[in-house]
Amino acid sequence: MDLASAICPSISSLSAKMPTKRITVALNTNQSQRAPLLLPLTLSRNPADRESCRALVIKTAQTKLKFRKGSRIFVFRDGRELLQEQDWLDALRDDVILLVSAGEGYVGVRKEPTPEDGPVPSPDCSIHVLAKNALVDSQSIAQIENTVRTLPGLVHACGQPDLHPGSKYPIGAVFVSKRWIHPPLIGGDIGCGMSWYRTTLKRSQVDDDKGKKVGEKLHGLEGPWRSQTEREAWLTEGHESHSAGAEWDESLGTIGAGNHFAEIQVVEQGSSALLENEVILLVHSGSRGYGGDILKRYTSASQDSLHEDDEKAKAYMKEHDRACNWAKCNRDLIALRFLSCLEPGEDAWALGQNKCQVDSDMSIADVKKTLQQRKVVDIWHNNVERTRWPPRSPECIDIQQATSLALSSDAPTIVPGDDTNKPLNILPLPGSRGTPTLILRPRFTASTKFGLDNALSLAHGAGRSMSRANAYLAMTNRWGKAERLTVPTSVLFQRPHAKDGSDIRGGTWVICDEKQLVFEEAPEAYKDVYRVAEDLVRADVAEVLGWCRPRVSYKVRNEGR
DNA sequence: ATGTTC
Repeated sequence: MDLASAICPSISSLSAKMPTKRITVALNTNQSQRAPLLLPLTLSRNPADRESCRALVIKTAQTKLKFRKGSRIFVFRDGRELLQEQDWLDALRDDVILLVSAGEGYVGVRKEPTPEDGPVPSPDCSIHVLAKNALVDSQSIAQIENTVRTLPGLVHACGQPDLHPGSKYPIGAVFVSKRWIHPPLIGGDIGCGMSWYRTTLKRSQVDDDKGKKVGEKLHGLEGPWRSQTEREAWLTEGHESHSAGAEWDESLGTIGAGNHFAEIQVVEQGSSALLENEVILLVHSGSRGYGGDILKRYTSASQDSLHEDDEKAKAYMKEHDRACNWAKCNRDLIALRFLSCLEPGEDAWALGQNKCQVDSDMSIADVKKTLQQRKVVDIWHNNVERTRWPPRSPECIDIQQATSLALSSDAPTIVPGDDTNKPLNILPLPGSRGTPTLILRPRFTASTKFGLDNALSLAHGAGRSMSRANAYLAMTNRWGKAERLTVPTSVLFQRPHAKDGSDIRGGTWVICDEKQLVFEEAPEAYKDVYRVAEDLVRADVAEVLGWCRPRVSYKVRNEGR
C-alpha cells in the first residue's frame, strides 16, 4: 500500500462525518462512576468561553454523575496526570476516558485488570495482620507486601497469627482476589486439610503409658492401599469419580511427609460437638503428588496468575476441585486404615486392611457412609473458595446466588452457611505433637465486618517459628538423639496443667521413623498455639471451646519393605 | 508439600 491510499480514507471520513469524539467522563476518585459523551469538536477550545469543550465535560459530570464540584480534568492515560489545561484537549481521541476531579490530584489507575492488560499489581489491596501475641517475623510480612505488589486482582490480604515465610509466598496468609486466580498461592498441596473422627476407644485405653500400646497397633498403614479398582471405587461419590489416574491414585490413603500426620487424641475439655473424654482421630493430609503435578502444569517461570476468563483458569479450577475431593477421600481412607487397627472387631473397617480378604456384604460405598457417621468435621486450608465479597452478615447470606470472586487461601476458609461438611461450628487448631489441639468456633460479627478482616478464614495451626533447616540444627543440638523426642517425657504442656502443676496423664507418643522429620517437626520449632488462639480471640474471629490432648502422633513407619 | 534432585 502506498502512502496516499493509507492517508486518504481517514481524511474522507473526517470530512464526511460530524467532527465529534466518542469519549467517557468518569470521576477521578471513583472510576466505576462513568458516563458516555459525544463531544463536538466544533466547541471552543478556550476554557474561558461559556460553551467550551471543558464546560461540556464538567456539565456532564454534574448532570450524569451528580458531581457538582468538578474543577479539574485528567486524561486516563498511562497513569499520568496532565496538568496543563490544553493537554487533555490534545489527547482527545475516540474511547478516551476523562477524569473529573474536585481539585484533588490524580488518584491513579483504578480500573479492573483485564486479560489484555496482562497481570498488573494490586496497589489498592488492603492488608490486615491478625497477629499481636504470636511471633511474626518481618520476612513473612514482606512476602505479603510483595505478593500484593506483584500479583493482579488482589483486594484484601490477611496475615493469620500462624503466619510464617514460605519459599516465595507466605504461609498462613489469605488473599482475596477479584477475577484472577494464582495457583502458586495455593501451592502444590491443593486440597490439604484436616478432619476429625470419633473412635470407640475409651480414654482409659490411651491414658498414661497405654498410649504406647495403642501406637503399637498401628501397622499396615504405609504403601498403596489395595487395588486400583478399589481405589477408584473409594474415589467415587454418586456418579462422580475423583480419580486422578492410576499413577497418583497409588498414594491414596497415605499421610505423606512434612507437617502431615494422623493423631489419636483425648478430648480434655469438650463442646457440644466433641464430648469430654472422647477418643478421636485427627487427620492432616492433602492431595500428595497429584496437587503438585497440577501446579506444575498450570504455572511457569513467566506466569503465576490466570484470568478467570482464560480457558486455562477454568481448566485449573476443574483440576483444583478434583484435587480437593481427592484429598478429602484421602483423609477418609487414612481414617479407615487407622480405624481398622484401632477397632479390629468392627466389620465396617475390615476394608482398611490390605491383607484381609473382605467378605463383602458391605460395598465400598456403604463403608464410606458408615465412616461419615464418625466424621465430626473436614476442612480444607489450601484451596480457592468462591465467595461474595465483601462478606454480608450471616442472616443475609444467599447460598444460591452466584458469586464472582475467588479467595485464594492458605488457611481454612469458613464461608458462613457452607454445606461442604456437617454444620461447621468447630475447627481444630493443632499445636505440634506434644502440644494441645484447641477446639475453635469461628465467629462472624459486625466487629470484623462479618469476616472481612480475617478474609473468612482462621489459622490452621501453630505455624512454624523456625525454618526446617534451623529447627534441625537447633533440635539436634538440644535433644541429640531423635528417640528422646518421640516419647511423652518431652511433652510441652505449659497450659493448662493439673492443680499441682503436674501433668499426670502424660503427653504424646510419636511414631516417626524419619529422623530428620522428628527434629524438624519438634514442638519447639512451632509457635505457642495458645498465643495464636489468643490473637484469634482478640480479633473476635474465633472462640476457644476446649482442647484435646494428642496421645499418639503417627507420621511414618519403616515397614521394612 | 513432593515419584524432589543431579
